[in-house]
Amino acid sequence: MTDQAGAYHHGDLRAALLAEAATMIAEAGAASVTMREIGRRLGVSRAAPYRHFADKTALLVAVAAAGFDRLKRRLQTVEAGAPGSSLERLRRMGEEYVRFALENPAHYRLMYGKEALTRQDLPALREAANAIFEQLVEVFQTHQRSGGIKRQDPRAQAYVAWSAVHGLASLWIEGQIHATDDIDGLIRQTTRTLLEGMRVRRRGA
Amino acid sequence: MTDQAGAYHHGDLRAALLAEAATMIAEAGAASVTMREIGRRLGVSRAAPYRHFADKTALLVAVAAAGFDRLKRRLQTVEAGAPGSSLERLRRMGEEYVRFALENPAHYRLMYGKEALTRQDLPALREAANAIFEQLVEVFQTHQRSGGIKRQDPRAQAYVAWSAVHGLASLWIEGQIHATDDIDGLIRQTTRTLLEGMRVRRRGA
DNA sequence: CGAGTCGTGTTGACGATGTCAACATATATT
DNA sequence: AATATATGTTGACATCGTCAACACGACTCG
Repeated sequence: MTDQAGAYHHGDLRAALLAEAATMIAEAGAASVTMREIGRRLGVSRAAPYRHFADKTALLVAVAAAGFDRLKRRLQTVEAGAPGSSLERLRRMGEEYVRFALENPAHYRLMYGKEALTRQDLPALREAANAIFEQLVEVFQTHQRSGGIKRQDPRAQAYVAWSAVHGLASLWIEGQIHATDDIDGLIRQTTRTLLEGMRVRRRGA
Repeated sequence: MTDQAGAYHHGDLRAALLAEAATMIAEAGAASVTMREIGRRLGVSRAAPYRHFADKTALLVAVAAAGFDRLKRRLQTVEAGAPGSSLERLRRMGEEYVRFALENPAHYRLMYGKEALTRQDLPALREAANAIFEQLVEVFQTHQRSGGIKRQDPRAQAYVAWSAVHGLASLWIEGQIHATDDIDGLIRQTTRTLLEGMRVRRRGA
């Protein structure tokens, strides 16, 4: 074995495969990732990747999982360090989620589009996505206690919020939201409407 | 030309292709649709479909467009004929949207997953989706006038609502919402939170 | 230091797929 | 009846994912 995991002939081909696949996805979508082409680009043969990933799906799943990790860290940063009130920070988490998706459309699509990944060992992916969800649940629990948010099942609240931001990101990525529209304003209005619908009120219906 | 469009050797192969493709999608997902397999099932050769559709993408686009038509009619039915107050009808439209998606998961995924359909002449699809959107915009305009809904840009409101229901459907279809959860309750809570966030209020912040 | 073992990469091959060109035939048109 | 057009078929090609067989480098153990 090697101390630096996987550095034989090529020099950490596994990492190179992950990086190159991510590049190809960003450039031309997940459908453009081909075992043969990725080999060509890295100067190895077509079968070389099979020494590091069981099949193409496994490679794509690993790339997608890395995307979830990046997204998770990004949300944590907002939660921890952004300025503004507590509820405002929650709202900004939603904004940041959508921004991540808009900045990495093809990667985001891969993360959620199980169609591209023929059903297989996707528990790893589901778990990666779930980690983000659990984090969101905790945030809602916190805000229920601090009084800004209605005391409902926080898991349900988290699903509702997740749905809204994921849906907005998804529709935009698929080109369903016309470019003439103000996407930043739309992100803002989405997160605001959500919060408005979940906030505790003193009076009125 | 024929009076009954396309009824030569086979007897309306075009319609048969659309129907069989839809069946295959429901059975095993869009990835299972193959020009050769669909030919086998219909008893024609592998190249026969090319007389009716330019390529595989064109066939899938047509199937997806048919899905949008079905969805649109279903929503119109709710809007026109459901019982309950005006705002309650709006909420039920959202519920019905999600239900359609849950009943036809693979088809719904095809309708929005442009990844499966290599970028090409998808204006037809976008337009089909847009027809539903425009319908939704009108509903919001109506409810703004009748007083239940905040007077904001109705297009933005429609996008927010669409995002929420599409996101919920999408997450469920991709298996991100745990089966132990009460999906019907979640649909309800999603539509309620949305409406709550958009409704006009007399007092309170 | 030498032999063997295992990790890593290569080439050859197979079946499946989308699609085109060339050909065949049925239907419509005149 | 003759011709044109719509429809369907077969052959072929490039590409793809993947496996088996082989080759080589690096580490281990004597």
